[in-house]
Amino acid sequence: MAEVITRTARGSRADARRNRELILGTADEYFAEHGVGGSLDAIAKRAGVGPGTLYRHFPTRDALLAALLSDRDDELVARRERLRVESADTAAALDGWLRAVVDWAAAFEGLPEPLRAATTTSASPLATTCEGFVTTTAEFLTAAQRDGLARSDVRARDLFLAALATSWVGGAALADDATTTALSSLVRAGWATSAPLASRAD
Amino acid sequence: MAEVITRTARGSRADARRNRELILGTADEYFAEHGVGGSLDAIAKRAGVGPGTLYRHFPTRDALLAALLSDRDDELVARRERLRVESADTAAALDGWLRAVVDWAAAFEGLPEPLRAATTTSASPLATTCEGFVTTTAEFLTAAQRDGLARSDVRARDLFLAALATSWVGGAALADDATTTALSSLVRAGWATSAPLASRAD
Amino acid sequence: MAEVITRTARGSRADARRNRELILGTADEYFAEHGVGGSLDAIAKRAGVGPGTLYRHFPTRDALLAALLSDRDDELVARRERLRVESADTAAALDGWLRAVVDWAAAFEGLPEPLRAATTTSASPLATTCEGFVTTTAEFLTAAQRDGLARSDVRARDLFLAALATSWVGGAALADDATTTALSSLVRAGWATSAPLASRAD
Amino acid sequence: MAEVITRTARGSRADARRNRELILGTADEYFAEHGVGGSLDAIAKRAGVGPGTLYRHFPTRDALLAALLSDRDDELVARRERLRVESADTAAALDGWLRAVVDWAAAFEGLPEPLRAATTTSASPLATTCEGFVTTTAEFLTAAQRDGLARSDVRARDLFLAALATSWVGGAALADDATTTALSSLVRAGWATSAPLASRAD
DNA sequence: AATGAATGAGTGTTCATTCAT
DNA sequence: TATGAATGAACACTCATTCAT
Repeated sequence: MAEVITRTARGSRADARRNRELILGTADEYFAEHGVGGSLDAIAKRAGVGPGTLYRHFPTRDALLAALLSDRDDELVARRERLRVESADTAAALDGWLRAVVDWAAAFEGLPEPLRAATTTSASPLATTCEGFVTTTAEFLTAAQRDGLARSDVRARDLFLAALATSWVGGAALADDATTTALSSLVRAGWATSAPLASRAD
Repeated sequence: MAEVITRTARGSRADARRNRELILGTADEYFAEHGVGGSLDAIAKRAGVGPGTLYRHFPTRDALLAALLSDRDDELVARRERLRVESADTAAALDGWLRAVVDWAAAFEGLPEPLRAATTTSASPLATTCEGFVTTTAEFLTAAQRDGLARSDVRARDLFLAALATSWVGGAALADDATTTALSSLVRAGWATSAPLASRAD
Repeated sequence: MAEVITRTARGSRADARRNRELILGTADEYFAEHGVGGSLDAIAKRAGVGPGTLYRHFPTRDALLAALLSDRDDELVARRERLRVESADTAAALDGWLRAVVDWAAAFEGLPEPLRAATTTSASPLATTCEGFVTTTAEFLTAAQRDGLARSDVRARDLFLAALATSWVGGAALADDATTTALSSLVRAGWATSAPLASRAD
Repeated sequence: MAEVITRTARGSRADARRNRELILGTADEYFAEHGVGGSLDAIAKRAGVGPGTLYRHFPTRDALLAALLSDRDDELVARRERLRVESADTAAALDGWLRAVVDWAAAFEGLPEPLRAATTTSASPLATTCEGFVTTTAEFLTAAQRDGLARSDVRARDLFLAALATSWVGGAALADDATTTALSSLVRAGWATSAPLASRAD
């Protein structure tokens, strides 16, 4: 009989995990279609679960968002590693990383907004996510600064926010790629020293 | 008799104008408290007019916002003129102008968002407002470029959007002035050439 | 000076009449597009007059409707006369008249409703209009009854209402002409005696 | 254990069903007072539920109406059965049925209108209701036609619409029973053949 | 006589969140 | 642990009607 209970418990847990994944998958789809402001009820309905279930797994919209983004972390970690080994220099690496952040924050329409809020006020599940990004940015930035390729008075947090802001400017219609690119370049020109140009001339 | 007619005409309009000003004042207050997403009905109620009256004057949230901002235009025009005559050089003028835009867009929480949308899609009363700003930015930028103080591949529209984005990063709590300042400096470093430093040395 | 005043007065009256016609023409157009439930404000706006002006001329939607219909009376009177002289017999005349009423009530979407209300409750400017129609119907009916072509227990008012109801069934989409025709025939079979069939056999 | 589950299931549903019945009862009352155009919000308020609850159960005014009418279906089915066995002949049965439809459609002021719309355009929960009625009408009509008591060129759909129209003529004030009766008789005379008169003479 | 600004109750609908089952 | 019914405040927007000018 204990076995039965255990089996049931295990079953329940599997069910819960299955539901979690189900919700996550549906939310990914739904947010991609309707932006991060989409109705949570609608997500629950599409996933075939009750709103209460969604709420139990993700008590907050931000919590759901954070879980969603953490699933995409793998890609970003891979990209980070690639940048580390493949970049021509540490400036190129930092630049590549910031552009990756811009793309990442453009995953869903309206995503930059909660990310900014989390970075600023830090009372959200997304704060942890953002912190990780700032840390990585700091690593790239420090390396570039050590090589004299980045100005020393630039802070990692500001660069992260600049990337977020660049993504925000793109807005819903990412059609205007030119603007996004232009801003990314502007930001790069903002943190880079003139030194590398000289060294490139060599 | 002409006077009578005038008086009558003025009278009729005075009533409407009084209401218009009343609504505008209330909206200013309300948006300052609740951000640009605040309830229009609530504004009407607080102003002591029916929702229809508000709607008659400002058929759209954006229309109300545009009217609100146009009231502030005067300050900005004044600032522009001051920058033209008082700035050390055209680079300082452009920098000052962009910082003015950043402040201006921070008037209400959430204001950067509709401004960005208007800049991008141009089907809103705010679009005109934004266009005016882009034009002024272009004037400052062109002057700086002529003096070799700004990179030639930078566009006015992107600088305006960068200012908007800087304001957006500040978010509701403008408490974090440091971040805003840092981003403004980053943007300046982004468009400025190194030349001026050299020329300054002259 | 008296002359001036008179001229002014005359001018005013001409203005008023012109406005009346203007409103009437616009309302005809607008009701044709949006049905009789269309916005009176919209009509005033399209006519280029204030809502107060419309209201002064036509204090009620029904008053406007009645004026509109009275303009169409001429057509109907003409049709009535034609029916009187051209019909094969008094039964054909009555039938023709009722079908004319059906068409007339289909002038605007939703028109049958206020007509029915006016016929029933008689406290509307449309009541007079309807009474005229009932009277004409009575004339045709009496003639047909005298010739033994219409059942004697049928009342003119009921025939008028039946015509209205037939028009109502057609509703907005008069596409379903078949239904309207079928109902008209049903009604005819309802009031006609079998006698005419016999006489036709001759 | 099955009992427990059942009880739970029933319990959960009982709550919803109780509300459903509550809303239905209130709507019945309210529509009887104010006609089918009455405010849905007001119904929710009077029922003591939130507007969302009403909306959950009945997403459309027509859906609510359909549910309301389906509750009355039972009476009508009973009446149909009685007509089948008790009528003197198939003509009397058809006549009785059509009068029953007239009464049924007079349940609320303004009800004939959505019914007609549903019959014509068929994109509403009421369409199903109407279809059922047309089908029953067809059964009675076919029987009468087989007995030579109804004209063969009459269609069931038109008879149903004629009944609706008769009900519509009655309008809000069912006071004018005479008119309703007169129209019902007119319609009957419209579809009935003269044959029965002959057979009656036997 | 005309204007048009003002009114304000009223509409259907949405949705994050709670909680009884 | 899951369900999904219930909540109810909130939203933008309309329009017949009045009335000061």
